[in-house]
Amino acid sequence: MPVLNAEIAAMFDQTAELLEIDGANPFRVRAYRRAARVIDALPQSVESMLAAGKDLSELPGIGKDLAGKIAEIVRTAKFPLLESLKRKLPGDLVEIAGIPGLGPKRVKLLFTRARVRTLEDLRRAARSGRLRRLEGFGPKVEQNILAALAKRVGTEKRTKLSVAEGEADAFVRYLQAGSPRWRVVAAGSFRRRRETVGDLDFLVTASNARAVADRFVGYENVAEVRTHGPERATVILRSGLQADLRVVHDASYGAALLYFTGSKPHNIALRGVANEHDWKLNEYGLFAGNRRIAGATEEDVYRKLGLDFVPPELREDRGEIDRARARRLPRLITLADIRGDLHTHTKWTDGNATVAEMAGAAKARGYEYLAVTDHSRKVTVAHGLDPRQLSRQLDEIDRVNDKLDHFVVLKGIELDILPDGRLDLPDMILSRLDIVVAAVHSGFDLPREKQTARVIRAMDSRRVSIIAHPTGRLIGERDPYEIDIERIIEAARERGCHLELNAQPDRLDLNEVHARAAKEAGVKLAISSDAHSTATLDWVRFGIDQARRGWIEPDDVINTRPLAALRKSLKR
DNA sequence: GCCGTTTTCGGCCCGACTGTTTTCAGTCG
Repeated sequence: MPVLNAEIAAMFDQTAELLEIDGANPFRVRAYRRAARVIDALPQSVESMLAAGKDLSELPGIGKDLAGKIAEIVRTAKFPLLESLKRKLPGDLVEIAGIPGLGPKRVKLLFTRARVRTLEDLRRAARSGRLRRLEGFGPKVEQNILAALAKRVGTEKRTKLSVAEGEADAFVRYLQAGSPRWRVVAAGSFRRRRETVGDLDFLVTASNARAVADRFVGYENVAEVRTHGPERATVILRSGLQADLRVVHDASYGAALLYFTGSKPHNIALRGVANEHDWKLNEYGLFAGNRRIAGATEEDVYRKLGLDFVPPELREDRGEIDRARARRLPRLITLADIRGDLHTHTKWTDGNATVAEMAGAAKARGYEYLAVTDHSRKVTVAHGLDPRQLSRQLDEIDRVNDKLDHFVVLKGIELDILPDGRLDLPDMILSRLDIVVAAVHSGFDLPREKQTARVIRAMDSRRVSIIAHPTGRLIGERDPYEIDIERIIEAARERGCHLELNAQPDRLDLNEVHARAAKEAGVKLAISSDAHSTATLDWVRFGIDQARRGWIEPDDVINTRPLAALRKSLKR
């Protein structure tokens, strides 16, 4: 079994946690965390990089030592440092450190002075009232621990962006109603448009900070107030989502927005740039000594630091700072660049609108074309079409097109890829289509090698234009199936096949890292809604968010092209 | 443990809030 990047990243993260509890040099801890992050965001597996003779120490944050350790992990699937740390600090200490209010210092104390190893040990110790006598502990901390254990909080639970959006918009409206003079914005990973968010972060500018904080904790959907200061507060909403507030003055708006949008690694890197100039960057501004030299807008801060403005979606410390310095940031795709949708369903299978209705809605969005791609026969739960039914649908599409000006409905299918890689419909009918979107809908548990070969075999057919949702994941519900996405990208490049970035907020597949890998390999993407109704054509905007996070530019995407050019790129 | 247009040694982001203290450490974002 190959060692996956995510596994190495997890080992390094765990090592960082345990080193921290052990009291190691905090910068050594940070080095492991940074390396974990870098490896996790890599567009290629370290295994194949090593096989290609690449020097891993050229990666940012990875030096000679870590490069050697990674090579050893790939070779042996073992990491001796982590194993010895686990022997020294056994049990659930990493989980315990995840409990709010418990950090490395207190966990170490729990371990050495209260002999706490497992969550159960901790529960017993807290119940017995022993913990409050530990140095730095008290009745309040003890009580918080028991409450957290009872609710099992501390286990990371992330919320899909589409769900968080409803909560965030409502909260912003509520806060804004406090005063028209306040400037209210949702920042954090929500503003960076991550596919999931861990919490919501709100920034408000106001002259009277306390009034904002008081209004914040008074929101009707607040279930619990965690902290409540004059310019900062944290609450838990009834949905379980955590919400954080920061309040600053107008002069600090840009610096505070930067700070509160993150990501944390991006901010740390920015502060490092400030340090190079002997300046200091914090949430109140950029300072030379006591003098604020920027801070009212994000643009001011970036400019002063000698950087181009970095769009929030790129702020992950994945190379954007260097590119901003060199004035070579990508010109990211926007929703306005999209000229049509290449994956949609109608009443013919499991959609709930007619071909004409879908076409009308797409045209109303300003699109030039829409591909109708209903399911093929193998997908029986969706009433997939057989050749005869598909043929009748094509006739209907002709009739709809006859009535449309300056808009074309493309004839397509979401063609099922059978477990052995054959296609679900014969070439005879496929030859009558403008576009074939091929997808896996069953046999998710095939071994990696077979699954990869299956999809590549499907791409061997020149009829196949696009591979839909290439990893099959459903965010938070179903893991991607085992597939070697690197080889899929390579095979797509060789064959002139395209890959989908499915924009359903539950899918977002390809994800941002794979999308960037495809771009770098020269494989074009289709950003498609997979809409089953006219309203969900709107989902394409979540695909745009994900694409932007993957550094995708308009030229990387086939459905930014006018119809004639699109048709050309669909020919293989 | 990483890194370098002053550096291969000596730095490594910065501030608010809480609960514990009696001036501050720990935690968090």
